[in-house]
Amino acid sequence: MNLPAPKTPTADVLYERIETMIAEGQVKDGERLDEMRLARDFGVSRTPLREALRLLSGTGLVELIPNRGAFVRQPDFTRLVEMFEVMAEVEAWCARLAAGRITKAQLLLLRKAASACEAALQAQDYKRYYVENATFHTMIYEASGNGFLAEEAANLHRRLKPFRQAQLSFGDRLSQSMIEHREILLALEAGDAARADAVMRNHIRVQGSIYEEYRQSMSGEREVAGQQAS
Amino acid sequence: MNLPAPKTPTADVLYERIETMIAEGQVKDGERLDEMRLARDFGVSRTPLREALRLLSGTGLVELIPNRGAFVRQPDFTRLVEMFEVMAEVEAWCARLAAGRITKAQLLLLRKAASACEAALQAQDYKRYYVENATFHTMIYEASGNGFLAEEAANLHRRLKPFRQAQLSFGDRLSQSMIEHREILLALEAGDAARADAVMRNHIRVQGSIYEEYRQSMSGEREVAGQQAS
DNA sequence: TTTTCTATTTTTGTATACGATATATTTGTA
DNA sequence: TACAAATATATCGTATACAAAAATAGAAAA
Repeated sequence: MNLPAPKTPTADVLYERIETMIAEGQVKDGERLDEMRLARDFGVSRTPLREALRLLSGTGLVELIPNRGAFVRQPDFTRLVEMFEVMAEVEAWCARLAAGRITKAQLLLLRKAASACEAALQAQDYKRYYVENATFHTMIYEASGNGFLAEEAANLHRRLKPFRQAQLSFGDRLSQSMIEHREILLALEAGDAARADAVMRNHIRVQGSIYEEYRQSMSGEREVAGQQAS
Repeated sequence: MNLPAPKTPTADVLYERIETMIAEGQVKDGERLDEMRLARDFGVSRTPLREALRLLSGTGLVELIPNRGAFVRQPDFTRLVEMFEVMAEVEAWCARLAAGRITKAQLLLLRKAASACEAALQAQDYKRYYVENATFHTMIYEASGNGFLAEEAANLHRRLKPFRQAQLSFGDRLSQSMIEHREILLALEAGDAARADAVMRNHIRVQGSIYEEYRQSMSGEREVAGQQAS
């Protein structure tokens, strides 16, 4: 391949590492992220670390208080459900739009992506599955015909990644996921906007509830406050 | 007031200034933003400037290419329409949810905000109008009962700000806007989700088309390519 | 004249250093 | 003993400095 040297910027690497730390609960909610300490641990200087923290503040995972520092904003159950609810609505909208606008060529590629997902699943290659699944969804975002929406949807998808990964190895959710992919594909081929919307909405929503199950299953170690939503 | 020293971080100030530069077309699409040159012009060092550029890359206004620099991503007409279309959908969803969940107390505050908008308009204080209008909309986001959605909506609102401001002094769009605010308020009071959705959707959509008019009116100086969306 | 390789220059990425601000501790007084 | 003020310490924000990568220009060869 023509990958002489990917050269991922340090700040981006740090972004993902800290994101994972927060998602996995290695740092508690409200905890202050010590710049110097983290810089030492990661073996980098404060400069790229600060850039990563600023990036994280953009996605709401940390709060940056001027002259005070960076504080972890660990999403509680309520917030996680809210996040997946938004993702479900956005994906459903994309699917609805795509049903009326998707091209033959895009449909062909989408079918390929769906097959690739199934292949990865049969090979039990979860890492590859995740990539292929992302491709499948991204294609639907793009088929919506609204480039800005597609970007935002992809962004949201990326931000939810750490919270979605936790459920990958959970039950046979994945085989069910495959069936849903096929259903979405059929709805888009038929140009059935309402059906595409409904199936996609359910497809995403379930991810949220599964996550909740998962979290509850691994002992209620860290009790989460659960601020009122309404 | 208790503003001893707001102490806004330099990076955030730079973010807004560059955002404005892009919105006002002071920098052309695809143009490279020279770090050292900008740092000199703004009278700051490269460090906070780089943080601002990273922030801008998060909102899609600039593209950061590793070891190459920051390049302006000037939204074309198509993209602007797409952005307002997404905003309309999001706001409409908020309104729809709010219709079923808004509390008496929130309704009271919303009425106040609407009145404050009208007062600012009558005083021809457009700056104040903008603030009050933002308050009105933010309250509806929060009334949706989904905190994450509210944050995302507020974020989007903020990102669209530079492109919305251009139309402030345009025609008597504002008095029409007031009427729509009242209609939204009525729909929420009545708990009429469908109506709240429809009115809000139109309320935002119009902003997008007005913008387009505005841009077209000020001579087609900078011809915009208009990449195909679908 | 065109092409390719190399050397120079420019610019990005990262580290370090210094000044400013907030927090913690200590001391003095009521 | 409790509370307030002042000092001390730690951390953040910004500037500067250095190293690595890419763009550019020039020279040599086809």
